[in-house]
Amino acid sequence: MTIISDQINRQSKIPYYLQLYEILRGKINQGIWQPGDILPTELVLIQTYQLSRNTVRQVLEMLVNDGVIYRLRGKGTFVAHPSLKQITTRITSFTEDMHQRGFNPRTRVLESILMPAIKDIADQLLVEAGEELAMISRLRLADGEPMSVEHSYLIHRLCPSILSHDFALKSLRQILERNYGIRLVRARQVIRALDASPHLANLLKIKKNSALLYIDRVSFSQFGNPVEFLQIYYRADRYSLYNELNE
Amino acid sequence: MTIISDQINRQSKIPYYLQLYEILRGKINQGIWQPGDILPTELVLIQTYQLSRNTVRQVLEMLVNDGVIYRLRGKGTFVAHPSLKQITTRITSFTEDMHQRGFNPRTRVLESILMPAIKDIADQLLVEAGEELAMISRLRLADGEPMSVEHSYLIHRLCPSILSHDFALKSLRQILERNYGIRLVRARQVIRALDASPHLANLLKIKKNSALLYIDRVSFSQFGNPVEFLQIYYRADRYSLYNELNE
DNA sequence: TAGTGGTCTAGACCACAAA
DNA sequence: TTGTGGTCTAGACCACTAA
Repeated sequence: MTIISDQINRQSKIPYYLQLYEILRGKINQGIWQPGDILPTELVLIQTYQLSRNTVRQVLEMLVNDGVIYRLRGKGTFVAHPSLKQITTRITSFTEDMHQRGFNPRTRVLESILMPAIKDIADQLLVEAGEELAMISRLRLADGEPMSVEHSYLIHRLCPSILSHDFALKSLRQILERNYGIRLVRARQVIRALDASPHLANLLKIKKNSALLYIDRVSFSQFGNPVEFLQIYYRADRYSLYNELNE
Repeated sequence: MTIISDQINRQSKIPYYLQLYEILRGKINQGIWQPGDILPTELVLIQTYQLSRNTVRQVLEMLVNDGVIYRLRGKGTFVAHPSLKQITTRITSFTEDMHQRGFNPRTRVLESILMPAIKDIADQLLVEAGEELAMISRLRLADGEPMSVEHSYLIHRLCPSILSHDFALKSLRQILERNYGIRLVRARQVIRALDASPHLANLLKIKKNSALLYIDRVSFSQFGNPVEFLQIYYRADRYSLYNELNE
């Protein structure tokens, strides 16, 4: 648990607005302020933290841009509800994703083995071909029906003996964070369409050669290094991505 | 061609900062300021448009958030180069998209007709079923090979006699902006995988039933109302989407 | 009418880059 | 040293909401 002082440190070299941002953001992240809750008014924030209105407004503006609060003239400032818009730009677990989509998620582990990295995957993870990888293959179910097949490739050196965990119960992200101190904070992904191989079609209970939505993703830790290469094969009839565009 | 005055209208009800935003954004969109070009300094903008520093800074801050400019302390403010990261969150024309991907784009118009809206499309465009739509079907080529098929449905009432234009030469967005004063500033899209119908497979020169990446998109004008419903069928072997995720 | 957020101004001091 | 953008303040007036 990160402890953040609840006042502005006037000695610090960190600008006031960043300090206030961390304070307010912390209260929202930690759930002290829940979605729908009303925030203190500008005037109260000004008095509480002894800052000018412009500085307070600068911070609130940042939080609006983050999408974590919204403001209504004459009414007040409120904690936003996590929105659909974030779906394709935030790293979400399968479980969270399915809950947002109104499905009941379940996982069956198909395989979990150690293997040497083939060149393609080694390149994505910035390691030498042949480096030892932990590979976990999972069938993902939504409301009992197959939704996707996932292949995870982890650099085993960074998370030794990770295969001893039960991936049907705990999410890979949780295990990495709690047992190895690795947080996946950034990722790059590519989205394609693919024809299902007979093997995948069989697992997903669809006709072979029918279309799949395919995503491959490289995830990076808080230290900036690649940790996981993930391939996801989604049933095209059950899964789609939504996003919003701007000028 | 939309004419934007190059000064602030003090009589207008539109806030000064939005007027200045439109002015600066216009110069960048129209290519008057090119990527890498240096913008006028804050002081010059203050004098040119007779605004306070805070107001000018508010606008520059918006443009930074849009990713269209970047600022370096002590050096100046510059027009940003379009980045890969923006690909899936910015509305781009086919032409621009292909240039970014290193292809030479071409377009063949397959069909352009007036038709009544069927219910599905009417719902997306927030009009009554039966409302007259202009439908334009185009085959998109990249380096001479088929890349995608696009079906555009426009609310004809908003852009009467639009079908008299040549869509192989000018982009739909340009025509809407220059001839009807409609700018597409926001869009919602859904990304799926689909099996190619025999007709689409034939147009795209692929085997029937092979996978397509499919996008449907509703675009909104600067007034907030839906204008276009677009369906794009991409060849899966030639097209993929890239994006970045955060915690 | 009182309280909220939205827009706008004038001015100050600071940190960084380049000459 | 000059000019750039970064941070911060104090105060003004306006528009919208709710009582």
